[in-house]
Amino acid sequence: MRTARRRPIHRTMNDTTTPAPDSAPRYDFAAAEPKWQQAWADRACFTVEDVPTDGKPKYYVLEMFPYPSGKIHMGHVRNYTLGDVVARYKRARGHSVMHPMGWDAFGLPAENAARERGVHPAKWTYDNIAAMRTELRRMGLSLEWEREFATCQPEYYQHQQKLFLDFLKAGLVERKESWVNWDPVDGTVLANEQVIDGKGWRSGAPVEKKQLSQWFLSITKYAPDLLDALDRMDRWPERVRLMQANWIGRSEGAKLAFTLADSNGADSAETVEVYTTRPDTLFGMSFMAIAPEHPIANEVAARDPKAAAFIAECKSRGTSEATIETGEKLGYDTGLRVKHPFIEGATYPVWIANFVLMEYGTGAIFGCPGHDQRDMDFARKYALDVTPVVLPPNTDPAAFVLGKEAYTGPGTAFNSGFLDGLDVDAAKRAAIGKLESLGVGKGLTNWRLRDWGVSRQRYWGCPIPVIHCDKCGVVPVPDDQLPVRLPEDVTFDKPGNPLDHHPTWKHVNCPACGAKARRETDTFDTFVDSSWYFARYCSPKANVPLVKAAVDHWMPVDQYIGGIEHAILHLLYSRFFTRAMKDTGHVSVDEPFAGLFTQGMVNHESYRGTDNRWLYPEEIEKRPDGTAVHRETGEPVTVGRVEAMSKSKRNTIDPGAIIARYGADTARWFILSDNPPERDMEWTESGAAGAFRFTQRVFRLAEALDGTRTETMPDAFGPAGRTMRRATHRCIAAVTEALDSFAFNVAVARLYELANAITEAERAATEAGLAWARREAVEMLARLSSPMMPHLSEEVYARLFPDSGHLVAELAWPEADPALLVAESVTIAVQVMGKLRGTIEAVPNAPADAVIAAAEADPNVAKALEGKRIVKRVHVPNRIVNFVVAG
RNA sequence: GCGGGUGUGGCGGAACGGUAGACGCAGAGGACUCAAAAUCCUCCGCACGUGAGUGUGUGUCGGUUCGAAUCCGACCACCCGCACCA
Repeated sequence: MRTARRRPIHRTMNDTTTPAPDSAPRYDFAAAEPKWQQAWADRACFTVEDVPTDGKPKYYVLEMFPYPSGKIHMGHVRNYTLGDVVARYKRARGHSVMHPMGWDAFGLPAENAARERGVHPAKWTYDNIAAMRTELRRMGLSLEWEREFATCQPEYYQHQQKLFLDFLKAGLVERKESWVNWDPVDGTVLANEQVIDGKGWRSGAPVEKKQLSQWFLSITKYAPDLLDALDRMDRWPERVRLMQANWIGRSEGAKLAFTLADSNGADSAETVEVYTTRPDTLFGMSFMAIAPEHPIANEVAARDPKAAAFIAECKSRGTSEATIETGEKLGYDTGLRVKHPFIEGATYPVWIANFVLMEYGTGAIFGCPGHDQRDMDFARKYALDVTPVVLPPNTDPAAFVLGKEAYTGPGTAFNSGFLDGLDVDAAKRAAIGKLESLGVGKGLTNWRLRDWGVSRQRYWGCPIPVIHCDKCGVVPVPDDQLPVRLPEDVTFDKPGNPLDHHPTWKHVNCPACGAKARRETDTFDTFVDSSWYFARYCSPKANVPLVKAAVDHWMPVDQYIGGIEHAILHLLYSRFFTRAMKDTGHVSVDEPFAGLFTQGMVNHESYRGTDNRWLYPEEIEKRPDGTAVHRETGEPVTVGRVEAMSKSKRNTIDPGAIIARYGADTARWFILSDNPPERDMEWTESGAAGAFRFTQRVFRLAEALDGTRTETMPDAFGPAGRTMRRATHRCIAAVTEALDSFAFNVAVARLYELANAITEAERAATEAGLAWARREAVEMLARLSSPMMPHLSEEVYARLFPDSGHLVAELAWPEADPALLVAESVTIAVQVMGKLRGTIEAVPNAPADAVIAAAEADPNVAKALEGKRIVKRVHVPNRIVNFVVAG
């Protein structure tokens, strides 16, 4: 258990307050920022214990940990600034705040660097981490670096291997064959997003569909709970919950078996299973369609070359964009026929169809063109029967004809035997009942969610801790042999997985029988690494995956912050993993993230030169008329769209350069002030410069107090002092409210208002107590802005209270004096028929009679009322008077 | 196609059903300065008016209400997600 050691605050005021030359800024952020970062570290302001005993309510703030690409980008700055505001604010509000940081350090870019530049993935990764850690430290984030880890460290991934083995024991892991995207040149499986136009994103080779034995985590076992729990996650964005619900994809229907008729029309032994959500439309069936990968399709292909050719064509067209965009439906009649479950003697053709997916349902459907658009398209193309069986409300059955549009709305069954007259829902139930009594089918809830394939044929990932033995099959690596470490001496000179090529690594003896055996050479999908890191932070040094007392104290994460791009995979995998960890006794919670906030992107204008090449923002110069020229050549520059910062468009801003020029506080302040954090923001030079001006202005407001020091609060204040104090305390209340609701841009606006009010007070004539009121205002300006601009806040506070002995980071959040939140007088709007005709001043909560009388007396109001009869007088206390008139 | 979201000045945006445009950016004018920078002050939705003020205005059209950016209905535009899911 670590304890926080307290050391004195460094006081080096003279370093930063030496008058600079007139033209230079007087607040020297370059000196102040490292100084305060050191002070926070020295006094361990952000350190908490794994199992705290301080009795404070816990608050776990987490931003999605970064991939160590080597440099932070503005998206990181936004993400970590948002998290830091929450962390610092909650800390000040009396919470014990855990705010850790680490690295999502396994992944393909490290291997690419190894192939392209010959640098070892580990070196590349650790160098990048060192560089990014330095940059993050410069931001002044209230992070507890003591908890830092990288997922590529054996100290981390050994516990992941242990968790996997526990899952294996608990029956949450399966090894099964599955279809994968195979890159024949790189010799590896590709994720769907790595397949572009049917070709491998690196090799450019056409991707093949291949069946491979892979490890799967049984996320589908939790599908109902993962779906149901979404309803209770009221601190998650609605759209993320919707996206997950769609992804999980629950549907209700029936599974039923069709009997194949042999060539004589008699029953054969074979059946074909079908899943449908519309069992009520069975009487409208006109064909059956099966996926090209369906076993029956294979059987047909074995004896029918044309069928084989058709299937081959489907597979090659596969996911190609042309097929998806045109949506053209293609089919091949196998000559087989199936019998209808309800209609004696009726049989239907079996087609192989490109629009039927093997991955969904059973890979076979019954076609009802009347009430399914895809089936309709197919039927019209191949001239198959169309029989309507659902009659829309208030429609004459004789007049109801279907053209090219299927009818999918509500109605009553007709042409449907025993279902006739029932509405759609009742007909579904009746049809399912009948299928069940006939023993050919049953009601079934189907899920779109698939089990999670975690095998990757790559080096730079966590080894899957199993051994393949010819005699014993798959044998888990015993606990005492963990971790299964990655070998360091690997080469990347040939395609495929370096672990597989390694001369010795995979050759081991079977832990069960001692015979020669092989290590699993696949590594985990990196989404596994990020599916439990948030729990590991609770006890990052423990020699077991998770220390129960620590995770039970800190989990769930109270506020998780990151990009919307992880709305489905990372967040869903983490929700699953947490449930699996609970079922294997590692944690006590189901849900890892109680609150989720998804931030918007950081955008920037893009620029093109005369030769149409993209230009970096620092290569161009803006002119007053809004046009731009090349800084060196003077040639005109086309100002393009404002869009997501990307290297290819060169519209990136380097956070390091911004911090060097303006300081971290300026970067943080601008990023918070621009707009609400969930929306995309635009980084602008003028906005950043504006934020910088404000940091200087705050410092000047504090400087201007020099020589006005008074220790005790005066008994009475003059009018300017009272105005100042009310502004201060209104600001406390408003900023508090804004921070509570993630309205950081509003909090910033309220602080600008306070600064403006202080400037006004500076101009007021000297009066008793005004100096004290100004000091109070500047103090609050500093303290209220501390979550956003922590360094400047400390600097100003230290200037005001050189002997306080504590840091703003250690102070409790200010409280507004309720007495000062009540205005001395209120402005009441006066309307006539809802139109504003004037305003009157009144004491708060003045009696209605007096207010209405004063309103009527207002000259402009009187003019508007002239010659009219007042029908009604509406009075909303302290807000508005409205006269309703006639005539 | 299905689902979701968003429309407010030149721009980002603010606004418990109660004075629309807080605050910032950009712009205009002024003070200080030999000058510039920095800083400070004033103005800044649109139209008419010297002005007081009047009219108009939150995507469009309606509705509810004493009063609508806000609530309801229809439509338009844009953005995002998913997509042959049976």
